[in-house]
Amino acid sequence: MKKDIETVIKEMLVSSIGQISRERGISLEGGPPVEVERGRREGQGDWATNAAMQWAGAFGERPLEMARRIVSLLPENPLVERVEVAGPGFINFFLSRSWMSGTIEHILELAGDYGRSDSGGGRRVQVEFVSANPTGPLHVGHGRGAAVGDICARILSFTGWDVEREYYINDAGLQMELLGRSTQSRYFEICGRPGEVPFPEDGYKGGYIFDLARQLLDSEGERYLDIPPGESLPFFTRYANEVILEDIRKTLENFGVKFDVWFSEKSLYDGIKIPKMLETLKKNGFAFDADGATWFKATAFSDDKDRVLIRSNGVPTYFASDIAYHKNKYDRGFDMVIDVWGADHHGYIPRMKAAVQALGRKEEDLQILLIQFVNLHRGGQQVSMSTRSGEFVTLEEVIDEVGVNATRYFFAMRRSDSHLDFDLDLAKSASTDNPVFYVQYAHARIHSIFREAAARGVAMPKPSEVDLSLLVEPEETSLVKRLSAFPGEVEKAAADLAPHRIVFYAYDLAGDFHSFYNAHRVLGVGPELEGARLVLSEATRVVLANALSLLGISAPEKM
RNA sequence: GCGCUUGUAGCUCAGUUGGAUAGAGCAACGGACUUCUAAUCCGUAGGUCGCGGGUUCGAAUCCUGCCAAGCGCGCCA
Repeated sequence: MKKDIETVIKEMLVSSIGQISRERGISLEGGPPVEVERGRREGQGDWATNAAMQWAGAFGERPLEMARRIVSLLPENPLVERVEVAGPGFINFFLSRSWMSGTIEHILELAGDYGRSDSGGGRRVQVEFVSANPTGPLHVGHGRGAAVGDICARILSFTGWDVEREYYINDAGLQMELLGRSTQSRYFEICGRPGEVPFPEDGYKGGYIFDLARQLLDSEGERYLDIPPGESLPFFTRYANEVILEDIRKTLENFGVKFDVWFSEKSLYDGIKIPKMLETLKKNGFAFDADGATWFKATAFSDDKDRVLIRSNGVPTYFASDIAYHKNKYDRGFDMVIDVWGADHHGYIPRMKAAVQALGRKEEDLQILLIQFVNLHRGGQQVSMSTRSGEFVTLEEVIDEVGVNATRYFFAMRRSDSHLDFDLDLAKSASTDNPVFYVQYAHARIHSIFREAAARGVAMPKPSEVDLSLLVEPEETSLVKRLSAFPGEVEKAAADLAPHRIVFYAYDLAGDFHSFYNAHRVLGVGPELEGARLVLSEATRVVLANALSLLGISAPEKM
């Protein structure tokens, strides 16, 4: 297909409206743009436009008259079967069989690249996500961020962006020390000398700290008992940090998420990055000294308070290192930076956006995606979790229980900024109700048809060898229309950073195929129709596989 | 107190750069397997789009005031 149908219809409209404007001597300058959208329901066409209503005013016409006039001047096009005026002045376009055939051929020609675009234009984008403190295993909330971040990265890459995935390791500061002291305390406890190193008040109480201490005891023996705790603390901190981070890395890889860069917060405190950042802010006029501290003039932008960068005791705040981190991101040449955060950090957005602007970037160069909380359900009951007490369900446990595919699907199935109820029983059930299986099953069913065809000695025909105009049943046309919508859905998902759109699309497409499958047979309906339906099935399989691949979910041939 | 987010069918949610009769799934009810996987399909029923005003030819969508839920308002990270 040379030009997508949306463009074709727009050009027809522009041609028609242009002719009217020449007749009337009215300029088109500054008028509303001509937009077309997919018909929403049966009888309202495959595509529709409200252009007549938009333009009626400029031409001093009533919308309905305007619509009729536009239609009468539309150029002929073989892809468009007929055009109707409806409602208050909508113009509905009904597409022809030759458009349907062209769509199927186009899909099979592009195969794995169908839906791919170059709208990103090769611009560089960084997606930073998960970035959990290496103080314990990932829990389900991190899992949702991991799934959403990774799928966004896949979608952006598919739409022509040059994507890098990054994990920011918060390995500096108080939390790490707390982790070290917690581990150290448990070590002494296990060695039969409890209380010698008191457990810190806000320490990490999870059982995994005991595991760490036990591993240490196995590999190092009791020799740290004889070293003053203050001296051995850095060892405990480093050990716990490394082991936990490695555990996180493995979990994520197991989940299908691979990072290009693991960025250490510690590396920001090299004595130069923060001063350089301050220099930049001062040069731009957004940093000042007051009350013995150094401040960021966040109120110059849309934040409601100025923020401290360097405390009066000379220690930089977390915010200062975060600005230095973001400056570093832009210095690395990214055109756009996406931060995936837990929704509880939303109050931090104004100051971060302000900082980015103070560094001389545009506000939209930083996109922040908020991930709302996840509620786990089992047996109709909510699973209670509390990070503080160490009672939480880890991502690893969920993956073990329901599998990678269902876990990714469930995490991505809702808009990321809305609360998510994750039903563990449903996610692992191999039943009607489980949407993951529903989608995968459609893919497997198609393969099943192909297996049966092969057994009967029927080969998959080339699209050019079959008469696709035989596909006239309503279930067939619905299916083709859905297939044709895929590239547009991908674009929208990329523009809105909205993975759930792909989930919904895949589900709807699977539904269209199941309906088709139940209403009609593919094999044994005569060689001509059989060939056409095999080709349609293959096109469906391709698009299902592409959608699932964007979600990082497998497309099984058999279930 | 201020701010951010959310509020759509009994439940879980789509749909919001303003468009035509507001859509799915689950749950409920009634149907469809001697034929390519019934992990499926078809049908019925289910709604003051939180409430009230406003803008518009047209509002779930935009503005405004309330109500409710969650979260955030440190020289913490």
